[in-house]
Amino acid sequence: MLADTSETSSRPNVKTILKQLEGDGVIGISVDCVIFGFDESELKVLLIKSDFKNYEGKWSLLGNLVNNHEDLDQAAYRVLKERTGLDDVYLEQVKTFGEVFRHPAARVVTIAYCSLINVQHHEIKKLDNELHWHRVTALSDMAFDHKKILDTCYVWLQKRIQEHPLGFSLLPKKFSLRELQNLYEAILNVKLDRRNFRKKFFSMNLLEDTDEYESDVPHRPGKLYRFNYEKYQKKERKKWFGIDF
Amino acid sequence: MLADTSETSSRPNVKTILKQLEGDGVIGISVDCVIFGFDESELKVLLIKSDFKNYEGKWSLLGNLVNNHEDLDQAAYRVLKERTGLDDVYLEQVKTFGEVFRHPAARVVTIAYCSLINVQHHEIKKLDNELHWHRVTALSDMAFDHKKILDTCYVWLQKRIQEHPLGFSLLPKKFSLRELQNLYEAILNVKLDRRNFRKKFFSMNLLEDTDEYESDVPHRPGKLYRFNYEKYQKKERKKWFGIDF
DNA sequence: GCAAAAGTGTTGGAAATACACCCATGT
DNA sequence: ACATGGGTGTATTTCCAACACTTTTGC
Repeated sequence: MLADTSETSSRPNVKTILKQLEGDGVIGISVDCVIFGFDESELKVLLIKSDFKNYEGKWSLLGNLVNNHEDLDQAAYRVLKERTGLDDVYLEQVKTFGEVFRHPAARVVTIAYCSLINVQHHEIKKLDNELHWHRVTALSDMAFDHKKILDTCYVWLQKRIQEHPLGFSLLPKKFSLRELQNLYEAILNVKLDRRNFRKKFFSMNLLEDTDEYESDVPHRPGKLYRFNYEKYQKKERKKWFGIDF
Repeated sequence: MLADTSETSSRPNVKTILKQLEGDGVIGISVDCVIFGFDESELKVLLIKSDFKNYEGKWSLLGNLVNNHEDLDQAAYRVLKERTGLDDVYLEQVKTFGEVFRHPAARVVTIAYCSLINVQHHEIKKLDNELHWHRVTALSDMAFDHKKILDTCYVWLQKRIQEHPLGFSLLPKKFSLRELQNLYEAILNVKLDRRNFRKKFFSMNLLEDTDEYESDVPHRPGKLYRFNYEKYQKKERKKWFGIDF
C-alpha cells in the first residue's frame, strides 16, 4: 500500500538537502513521529539520540524530510517503518510546527504525527542506533522544539483517548481489565474506581471475551479480553448537544 | 505584532514561485484560511473566485504561500489581513493537507486555519475582487481540495464550539440569547430547547449583563449580553474522566 | 387584540459516583 | 494461612431533557 523508498539510512541525504535549502531560501518539510508505547504500567515514547551538532546527545523524535512523491501520511508511515520495522499501526496527524528558527540549519516546517504501538508484541526491530523508550513524564531537554511537540501530542492523546477507542493499540491483543485500567490511569494521570471502570467498558460493548486467563500472577488470575471494533457501534450517536467548557 | 509584508497583490508572485517549484522539485508551503461568519442565522464562509486556469470560476479558500521569514500563524494572519483588512480575530490551525497532486501546478502542502469573524462589525473592507460569503451547506464544487478542507474545518468547528467558548467571535459585541442559540443551532444543525439553553449558559457564568435591549423587533425585546472571558474560570476543571466513545 | 418571541421552574429518568465484601491463586 | 488483586451490587447524587404559561413589544 505504501511506497517504500528503500532508503536504509537517509541521514546524510537529509543533511545534503538541508544545505541546499539553506542556500535557496526554500522551506523544507518534514514529518516527526511521536511514538507512544505502554510498558510496565507506564506511558513511554520512542526517541533517538540526535546526531545534529547543535543538539549532540539530546533526545529527538523520529522524523525525516518528506519526499516529493509521497503524501504526508505516507512519509510518516515510512519513518515509522524505517525505524521500527512496523507497519499496520495507529497513526494520526496532530499538528504542524513551523516557527522560523525551530531548526538551526534551515527553515523546516514539520508535521507532527502521533503513533500508538504495542511494545510487547512488536519488539522494535532496529535497535541498531540509539533508539530508546523513555518515560513520558521525566523528560525535559530535547533537541529542536521536540519537547514542545511531544507535549502537544501527549495532551492530544489524553483528550483523544477519552473520546475514541484507540487505547487498545497500546495493549497486547489479549489483555486484562486491570491492564486497560492501568493504561488509562497512566495516560490521564488519575486513579480510577475499579468497579465503575468495569461497568463503563462493559456497557460500551467493545470487549470480546476470550476464554483465557492471566497466568503466573501471584493472585487470582484475571480474564483476558480482546478488542472488537465491529461490536462497537455508535448506538444512537452521542446527543446533539454536549456543551461543556 | 505581525509582520506586514505589504504585498498588496501577491498573486503574480505566487505563480512565479510555483513555476520555480515545479522546476526544482521542491515542495511549496501555503496556508489556507477557512473564514467563518454568521449572518441571517446562517453559518457562512468567505470565498474568492479562483483565477487558476484549471479551476476557472470555481470558489476557493483564501490562501497564500508562506514567506521564508514568517511563522505559519503569521502567514495566516497576513492572508486574513490582506483580504479582509482584519486583524485581532480568532484564528487557529486545524490540519495540514499534503496530497501529492492536490495542486495541479506543483507540489504544495497547505496548512489549513480556521478563523471566526463577526460579519456585522467588520464589514469586509476589500470586496474589490470576487470575494463573497457563502452558505456553508450548499457548496459542492470548489477549487483544488478546498471542499475537503472546508468540510474538515466545519466538523472541527462543530466539535470545538461545544468545548470552548469561541462562538462569541462570530457575534457582535452585544447579543441576545436568541442570537447565541441561533448560532449554536446553525452550526450544530439541531433544534435546542430554549429554557435548557439559557440555564446552561447562565450557569457557565460567562455572560455579562448590559443594560440594553434589542430594539425595532416586532416582539418583546430581548436583553443584550456581553461575553466576559475573565468571568469564565475553569472552576474545578472538568472531571478527570470523561470516557465516552 | 393579536402575533411573536422573551422570560421563567419543576419533575422524572439516566448516568456518575462512592463504597465493602467474598473469591481464586501463589507463596 | 495469608497476601494480593479479581470479581460483583446497591444507594445516593448529579445532570440532562421534557414540558406550559405569562409578559412585553410592534402592528
